[in-house]
Amino acid sequence: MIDIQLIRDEEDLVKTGVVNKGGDVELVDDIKKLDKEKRRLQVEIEAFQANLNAISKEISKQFGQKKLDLIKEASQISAEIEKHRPKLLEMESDLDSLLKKVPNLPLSDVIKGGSDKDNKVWYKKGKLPEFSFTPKDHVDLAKQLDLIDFEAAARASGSRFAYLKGQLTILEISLMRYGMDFLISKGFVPIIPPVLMSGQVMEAAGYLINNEDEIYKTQDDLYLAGTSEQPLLALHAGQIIPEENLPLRYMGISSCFRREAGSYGKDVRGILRMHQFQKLEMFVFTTPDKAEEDHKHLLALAEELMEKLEIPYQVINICSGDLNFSAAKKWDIEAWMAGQGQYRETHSLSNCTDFQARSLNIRYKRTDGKIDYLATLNGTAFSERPLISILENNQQADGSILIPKVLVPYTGFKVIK
RNA sequence: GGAGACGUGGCAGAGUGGUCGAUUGCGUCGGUUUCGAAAACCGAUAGGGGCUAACGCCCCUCAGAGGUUCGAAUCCUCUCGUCUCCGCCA
Repeated sequence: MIDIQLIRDEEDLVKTGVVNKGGDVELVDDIKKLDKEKRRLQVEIEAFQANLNAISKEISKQFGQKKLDLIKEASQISAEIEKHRPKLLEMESDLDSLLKKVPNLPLSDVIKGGSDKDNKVWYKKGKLPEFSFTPKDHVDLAKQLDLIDFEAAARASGSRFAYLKGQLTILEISLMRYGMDFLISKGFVPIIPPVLMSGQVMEAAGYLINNEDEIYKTQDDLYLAGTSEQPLLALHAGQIIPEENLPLRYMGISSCFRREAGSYGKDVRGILRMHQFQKLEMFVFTTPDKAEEDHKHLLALAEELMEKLEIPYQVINICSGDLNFSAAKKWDIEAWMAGQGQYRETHSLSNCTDFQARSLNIRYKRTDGKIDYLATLNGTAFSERPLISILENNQQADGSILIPKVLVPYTGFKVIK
């Protein structure tokens, strides 16, 4: 949630940010107006309340007729308050709903743009693999090596599901385990989070405003996590963390669930876009002034993981219009997938500043005693998508697939055949 | 799923209708003492919101939401959570 003080003090700045993110400035005007009215009423009611409190105190000291008179007077004031209170509550609730619709503002160095078409490739790393034959895509490779059963998954669960089988299952677990060990060595605390989340958490994470139909909801009003970013965010909900304990770095490993509504016909082939997948996610709570530094740190870690796997990739600067609701800045990593002959998104790293933390009241106590909201950052360590790159980039003429060297200690085999 | 107990400040733990936003202890911070430290002693120490140029003043919050009352941490209702016992289960 955005800071209402920012709308009061820096209206233009907020409006610019909202526009750049593809939002509606009217929202800001509505908030400003309602906020003013609300405060006027609040002052009025609080004056009554102060009077009532004073009289109530006096009542406890008085006796006889004087007491009865005061009680009568207090009743009248109380009635007066009751008359106005519903209006105030309504205004507060309306104001809150409006505020929740305001997206996080892009940082000043984010490229302005309307959609993903305006995203810019920042730089590329790694040498693209060359083949003496026409490389196959991971679906054909998987079929040939009996690594994925899409047909069975379709019968069991519908489209966009898969059974990973045999050596691919081992490779997938190895990838996660490798990522875990790497991040543990960088000071991240491993977490297996709950993957069913309350609406409050989903909303605070920023997934119920524009992305509601992306998320599975259960009959108990719990939502299936689309990423462990959501439960990790909630890990410190309502807490005040001493500054000396920061930053807090976590990695969540979980299944992730996405409805992929509106993506019909897009990326239907293979395991690129699934309703369910495993993901190892990095999540950082830090002070707002360190957020950009920590964001760079997350990118560096994600890149190092890809470099160790020897997967060529490019880093994308996400433009303002393509930012998530909660993100102030975002970078994607797109990995080379030789069978498809293109880079595809495998990682996404966002700086959410204090936007998510404000909604869940996650704060820190500064060394000078002041209390302020934390910044939150999230980024992919590994999802299942890098498996596609491994399969497609490392395929051999004989149809076998070489395991990246760093994973061999985990898989126990050097080649899938 | 059944039965019972309980949810108070960073923690422990008082408080059952009237200066209680809350006694006390621990912790934390500052000071005295000390060459320095410990101990001792003194003092400070919840969060949120509003008004004001400022000094300050006011309002709200004792799991959450309602209700009773002039007045609620305290009484009533519902919800959520924790613990114990039983049942079930990986």
